[in-house]
Amino acid sequence: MRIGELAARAGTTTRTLRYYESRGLLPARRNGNGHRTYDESDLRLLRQIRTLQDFGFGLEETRPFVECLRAGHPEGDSCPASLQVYRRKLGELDTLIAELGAVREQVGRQLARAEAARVALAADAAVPGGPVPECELGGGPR
Amino acid sequence: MRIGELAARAGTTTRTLRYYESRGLLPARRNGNGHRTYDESDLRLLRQIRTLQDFGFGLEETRPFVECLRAGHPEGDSCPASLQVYRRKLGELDTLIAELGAVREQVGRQLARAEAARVALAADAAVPGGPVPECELGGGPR
DNA sequence: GTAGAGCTTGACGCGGGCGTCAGGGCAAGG
DNA sequence: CCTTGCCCTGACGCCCGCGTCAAGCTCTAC
Repeated sequence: MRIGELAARAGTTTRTLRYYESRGLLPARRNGNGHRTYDESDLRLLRQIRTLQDFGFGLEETRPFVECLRAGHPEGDSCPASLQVYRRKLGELDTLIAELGAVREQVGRQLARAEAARVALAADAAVPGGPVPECELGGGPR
Repeated sequence: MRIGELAARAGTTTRTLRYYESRGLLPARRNGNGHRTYDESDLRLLRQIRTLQDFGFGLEETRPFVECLRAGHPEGDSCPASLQVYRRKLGELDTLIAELGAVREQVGRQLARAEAARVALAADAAVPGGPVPECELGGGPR
């Protein structure tokens, strides 16, 4: 099959396939015209790459999986190098999720604090003297 | 104070300050030499920007906070526009964390499955006939 | 005078994964 | 013959927050 068909069947683009080839991930045979030719096994490799990409793996991180499949193994993760990538990724994910959780908490606290301050200001304005000049920057107090 | 001192006091670089100025975020006065001149209030703005950057806010997202401070408010998040940014960011963080958690779970399952398969293969190899040829790709089974 | 530190603007590089345009080829169908 | 559709290579663009180099100016100290 030619590049357009493979791209369509994998839900990607010809540009992407040429890019993968340029990175040495998915080399292609050529027919007489110089056109790239692919077969079903290439589709499998490509699907493996795409799945991992969807998981947020970098292209280089998919390489062990691809090479594992190309070596004849039934799954891309049948090889130790692939498992290593899994483990590394798990660690990165855990770290990242923890960091994002901490940031989320911080931002949540800031928001709560700032909202409380605004309420306090409003109460001040309602009680003692004149209303405090409100911030005019975008949005308004709703 | 001049750009180098401000950068040092904020723990950043002169390049970064010039970049912020080019984005209109932190404009600077000039003295006779054409050198940029800053004061303490600029340091406050800069610290606000840096704090938000460390939280993963984009530069544009820090703008409401900076303008809020410049408008004379005591905190960068004293204005509704800033609160909106907080809320939006919280939503983005929640979404992202949830997505990453889902990916983490997927990857974890894949890893468990692949490891189980390898163990099964090893057991097969130990029992019936000859050992199955091991995958030679990097790392080894540890 | 001269060396050095610090300042100026301008412009390119980077990382990742492509999108998109430019310019051209080849085969089939009307 | 000409169009249509698919293919080819090469190269620039994008996003973002700067790093880094180039070439030149100013001010201070010795």
